[in-house]
Amino acid sequence: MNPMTAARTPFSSPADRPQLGLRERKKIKTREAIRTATYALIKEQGYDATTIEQIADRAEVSPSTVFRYFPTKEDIVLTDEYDAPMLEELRARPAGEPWMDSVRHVMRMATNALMAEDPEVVRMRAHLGVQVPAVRSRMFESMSETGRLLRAALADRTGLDPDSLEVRVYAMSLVGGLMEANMTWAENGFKDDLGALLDRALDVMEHGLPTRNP
Amino acid sequence: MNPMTAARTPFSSPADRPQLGLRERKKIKTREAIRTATYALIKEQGYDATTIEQIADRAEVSPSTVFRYFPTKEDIVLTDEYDAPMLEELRARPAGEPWMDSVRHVMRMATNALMAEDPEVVRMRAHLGVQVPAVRSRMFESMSETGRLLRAALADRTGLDPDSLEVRVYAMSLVGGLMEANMTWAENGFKDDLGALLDRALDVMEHGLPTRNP
DNA sequence: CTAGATTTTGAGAGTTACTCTCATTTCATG
DNA sequence: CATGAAATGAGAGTAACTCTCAAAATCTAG
Repeated sequence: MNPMTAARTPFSSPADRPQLGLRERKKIKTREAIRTATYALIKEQGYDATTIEQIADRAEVSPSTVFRYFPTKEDIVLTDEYDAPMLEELRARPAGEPWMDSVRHVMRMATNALMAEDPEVVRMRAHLGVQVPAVRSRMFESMSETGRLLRAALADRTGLDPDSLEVRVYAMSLVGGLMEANMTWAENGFKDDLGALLDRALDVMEHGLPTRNP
Repeated sequence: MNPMTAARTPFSSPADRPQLGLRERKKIKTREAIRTATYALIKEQGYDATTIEQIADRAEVSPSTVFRYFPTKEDIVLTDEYDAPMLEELRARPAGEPWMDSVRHVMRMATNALMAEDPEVVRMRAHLGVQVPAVRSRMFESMSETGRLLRAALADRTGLDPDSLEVRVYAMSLVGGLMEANMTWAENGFKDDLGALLDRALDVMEHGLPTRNP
């Protein structure tokens, strides 16, 4: 019914998992049910008006179970398991390729995959990030985690220390910029192409502001 | 139980405050009392173990009053109103000065002022930002606000649209990088000079990573 | 200085996200 | 089918907020 399923692994993995036990399958179902219920309720009533109890009711589980699956309410909405595959993809890029080009390529792949899979959820998340402080906070938090992962990949490429200030700052300002592009997209009513925005964002971080003199 | 007498003659204070009414002065005192109590309790017990009730008790106000002065527990700790003066300072820089130099100058001034005034609080905040997710979230949030303010100043200088993607991304990646420098400082036990770290952070954002090829 | 208007405070009840514990149910396995 | 392990549900508990209303403190006129 509601095509809002977001629990799958982002970058198309083999669909047929051989005999997952009944238990495992049920867990996946429950997880999806909770998330689907949450999206639906938020769409109907907004984020704040939606309580865990309502979510539990609609997903036909107990509130306890909701908390067992998701540590916080925001996590039900966000839970980005995109980081790992993206990093993998990044590492798989040819070693000679300029760093920014690699990032660009991976970002493009990721957004294409996400938008193809479930554009509505992508939009809803960005929208909630703009409107709900708690969700935005959670996004910042995971942005910071992404930055941490990025450092390792970045250090591999450059030979620099992943914990050095330079690498840390670079990684963080990169993800920060990308997140801002995402927020801009949402704030402007999703009228632009997300991929193009991210591209422009990367341009800024690579070359500075358009009219700026070096 | 009011040991304060003399609602009159506020002229006796050293820096001559143009007569703030008793009401206003009390409010400032209350605000400070709450914050002082909070810092002390956190130092003694840690952030999570410190409840609003304890804070209220020690500050000798009611819990209601605490919430009246600070919307959230994290705000008691953070309350950064450095943004406005910093922006003012930034705007006051000569128009011809390269943008990055202006930022550098203002950052240096701000950190010097803060560290001179109360280094322990500066350190404690950074430390809490590293350790307590809720505080870190709040820091990200205010970082994002700073970014928003920065956009205006930036747009003034460059003639670009403050709401354009480019300006937004640039401002955000700038504050993101600076925040990461701050976190690095805290994570490394404050052993480095904060001003120097911020300087290096700005170098990265200006010139890219040290060994990177353009 | 006093009286009345205004602002600030405290007390208390209510909501909600989240935690912990324990008994019960559901699945896995020999 | 029996036994152990895992998942669930029920319920009590905590703490950060929110709202309301009456009491207290401060301000302002007269």
